[in-house]
Amino acid sequence: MNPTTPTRVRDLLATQQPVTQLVTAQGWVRTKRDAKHLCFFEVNDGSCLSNIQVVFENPDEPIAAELARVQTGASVRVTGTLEPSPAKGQTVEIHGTAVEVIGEAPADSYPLQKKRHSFEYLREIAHLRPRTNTFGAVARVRNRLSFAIHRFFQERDFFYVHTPIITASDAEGAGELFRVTTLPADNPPVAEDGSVDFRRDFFGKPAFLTVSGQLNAEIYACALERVYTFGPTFRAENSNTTRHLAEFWMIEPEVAFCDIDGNMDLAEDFLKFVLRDLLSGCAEDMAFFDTRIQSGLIETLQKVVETPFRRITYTEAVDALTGSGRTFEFPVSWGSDLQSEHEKFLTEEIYGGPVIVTGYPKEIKAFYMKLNDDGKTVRGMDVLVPRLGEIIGGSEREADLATLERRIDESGLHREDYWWYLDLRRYGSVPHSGFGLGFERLIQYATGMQNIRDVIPFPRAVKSAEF
RNA sequence: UCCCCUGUAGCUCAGCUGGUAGAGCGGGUGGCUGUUAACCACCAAGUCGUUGGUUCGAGUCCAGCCGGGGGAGCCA
Repeated sequence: MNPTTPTRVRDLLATQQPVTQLVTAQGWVRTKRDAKHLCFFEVNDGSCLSNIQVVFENPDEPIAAELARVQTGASVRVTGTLEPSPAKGQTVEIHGTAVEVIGEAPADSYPLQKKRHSFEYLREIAHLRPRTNTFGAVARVRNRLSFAIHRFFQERDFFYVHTPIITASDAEGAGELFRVTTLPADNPPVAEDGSVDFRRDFFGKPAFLTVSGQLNAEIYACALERVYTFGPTFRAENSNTTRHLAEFWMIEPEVAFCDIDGNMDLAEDFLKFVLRDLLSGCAEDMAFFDTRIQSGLIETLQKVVETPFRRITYTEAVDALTGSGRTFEFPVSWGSDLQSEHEKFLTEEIYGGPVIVTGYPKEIKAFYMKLNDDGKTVRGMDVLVPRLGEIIGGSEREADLATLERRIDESGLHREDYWWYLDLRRYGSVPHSGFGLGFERLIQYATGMQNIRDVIPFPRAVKSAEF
């Protein structure tokens, strides 16, 4: 290691048999402990959870003066010899010969102290929270999962498709939309009937931020066979929960020549692949979540990776719930949607792990889901997990033109809004399936983090868009 | 949008049935030749979210507003 080129902390700590050599590290000071002739401080550079400990022994005057400026939060560059540590807590440490404070962090005003802070407080200082153990770990896990997702699909010959962020089709019914406009909010042009004249807006018609890339992904699936999207998604719902955001990231694979069973296989393989990759690739961070955030997390995920997911129909789910003897706040009956308490009971009490539910009544699911032969249920599927409930929602898509047209009518939608979507069934239609996975919910599940606002760097939610 | 909880030093909180504030941690100073949630001693620090009301007197009771958290619905 070249002393003039800083080495990342992760690599310093990974040094198995440290020879006495000169190294340079740089990062932010996490903690400092002083004695009369000794000074210990720990530096973290985000490359891993652990810090590198630095020791200065009997520093002479210019160094002692600089060490006085080394405080929690300061950025520093330190050079010294990398040596085995005589004390417990670390295998190697830097015996400092030079230290430079690059940027001070005055202790009387720096918001991060060397103690535990509540997540609520850290949310208010989102510009500094990645410098904490938890949020550093979340950031690394998020990165690892992102990469694993791409690797999973790329290794299976899926093509990454970029679906639009701005959409003019407001008609999908997947929730409230954010409007995109260049019209002046205080004095928009008005049409003859008194309504806002969107013909004079940027796109010549109303436009919104996307709530799903699915319909666009279907277009490319019906040409490239296997595609996926991975991008931001927006919902203007006034929902204030620990698992909803106004801006979140969604993964949406779409596969031609694939039925609902293939879809379930894909979803299960997908979750197992990325979780397995995470457990091996972020072992240190995952151990942290296991001990500090959710006890037993690793064991739970290990079991998920090794055990086949339970697959049941909606009808079987209803029977299991009604036959459980448990009384629910919302009564269970065939035809009504499963409530949170029902999903939790299924995953946590009855099956003790992920469950895939299929065959929902058509009335409670979207128009594009393929109608079963019974005429009553559709080939939708939800992957439910303990604690969070629905983590994946998907379906085999209706591939029959006449049936799809009828379902659009029944749903109170307009065929003309879906002319291009219907064309996919008009020309070379194929059975195809796909699903949507909320990325932040996956991170919640994988880390045990309770609040979705703590697994995205800059959360966007109702009345909340700071940073 | 609905329901519940909450807002007191930098942070986390205590403050009972109303009598103008306290702890731990953090910070400062001093001590300690190996610390690692460091330790020991001392010190500083709060117009008790905000507006109004009840009262001789309000952190404590009441109302509105603002902020934070949890649950439900919607969903990913």
